[in-house]
Amino acid sequence: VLGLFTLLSGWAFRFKSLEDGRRQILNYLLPGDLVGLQGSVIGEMEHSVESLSPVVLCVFQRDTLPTLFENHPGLAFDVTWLASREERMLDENLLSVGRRSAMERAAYLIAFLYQRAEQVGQAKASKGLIPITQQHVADTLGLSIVHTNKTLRKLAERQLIRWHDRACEVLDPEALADIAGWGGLTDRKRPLI
Amino acid sequence: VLGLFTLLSGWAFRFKSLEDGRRQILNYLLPGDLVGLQGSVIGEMEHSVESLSPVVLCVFQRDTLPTLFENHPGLAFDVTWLASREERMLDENLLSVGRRSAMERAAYLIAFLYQRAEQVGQAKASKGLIPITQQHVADTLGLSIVHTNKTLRKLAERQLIRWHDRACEVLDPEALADIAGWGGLTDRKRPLI
DNA sequence: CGTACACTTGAGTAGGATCAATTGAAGTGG
DNA sequence: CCACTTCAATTGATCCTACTCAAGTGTACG
Repeated sequence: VLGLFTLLSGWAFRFKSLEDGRRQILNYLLPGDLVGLQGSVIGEMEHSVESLSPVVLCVFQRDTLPTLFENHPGLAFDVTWLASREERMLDENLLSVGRRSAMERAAYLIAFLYQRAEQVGQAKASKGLIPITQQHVADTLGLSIVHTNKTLRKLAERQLIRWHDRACEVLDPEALADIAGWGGLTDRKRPLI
Repeated sequence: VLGLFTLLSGWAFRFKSLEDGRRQILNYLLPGDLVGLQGSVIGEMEHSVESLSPVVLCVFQRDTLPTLFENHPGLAFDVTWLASREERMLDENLLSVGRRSAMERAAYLIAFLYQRAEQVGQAKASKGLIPITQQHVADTLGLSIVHTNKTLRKLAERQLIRWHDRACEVLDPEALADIAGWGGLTDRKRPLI
């Protein structure tokens, strides 16, 4: 059981695997996101976390959480706010994997990550590049690598993205969100922990 | 923006839909579960809720939440605990939809709902029946109704379930969990709100 | 009775999986 | 500096899981 962190800079993701190795990426973590809340609240972590780029963390004390709720109700509320926001992102992701076509899913994922990176100002830091491999995309969308590659290729042919080594350059985020039939992120304000 | 509830009895579910009507069920709500946390924390509900059976709710006051965090840190912690547990269930669901086969998914869903019903003692109340239609199963698993029906039929032929009108009788929960390669629910203790 | 809705079942199709092989960039060790 | 491995991306061919279309059964209800 690891502790509770805040991600200060860099990219990471949460995932779960089946016995035979099939992997599902659950969500991505960007600066400002909380990591390991489950572990701290439930006492057991049922997923794994991996980073996509060099990462800086802010580590909370092990037993901080109950204390935090006692002494800093405002902060405790913010923690819950962040957890709630993460759940909404999971919701949208589940909708995507369950009901969108391969093309829609890919477009949604990239548009989504682009908007998130933009929100946290990471866009400049990474020059508009999303630091993931096609294997990550496949494991996020619930598709095979081969089909993922063919789908991304089509997006590239339409000049919506350009694929680099281990990174995706987003050329037309609006068109992508459009393909996915996705309204975009809503929240502007958020607590800074 | 609806308020915050606790489900006292009955079954319900959360879902999201795409413009053209494609629907994805996100998770199921059983007695003891919190409904509408997103709405209360974020101020905006991005999903819908529907009930599967007559339901009894315990309604919280509209602006209770910040107050709750101020004055009842223990309860606030429990709310966060419940939210965190819901997220773990979403995680497993996403793994299912993304990476399990139709048969595995169906087996997982039924074994999961059975265990949850058992945990809250709902099992007796509904006589071991899960009150859902095959359409619900399809929308949970991200499959078509036709294929869902054929898959459930196979489970029935194997004597693992029996399908009734708008309800599923679970005959062999262990075998189902086994097919899905699922370890089962872990938590025994939980806060009662 | 007629309509509506849940569940079934068969036939044909298609989106995505699997298999197999190639290219290219990036290390790594001799 | 150059063979050698490794891993990401790519592409073609074939297969199969799950989708769509289309009917039909059974039960509940007005």
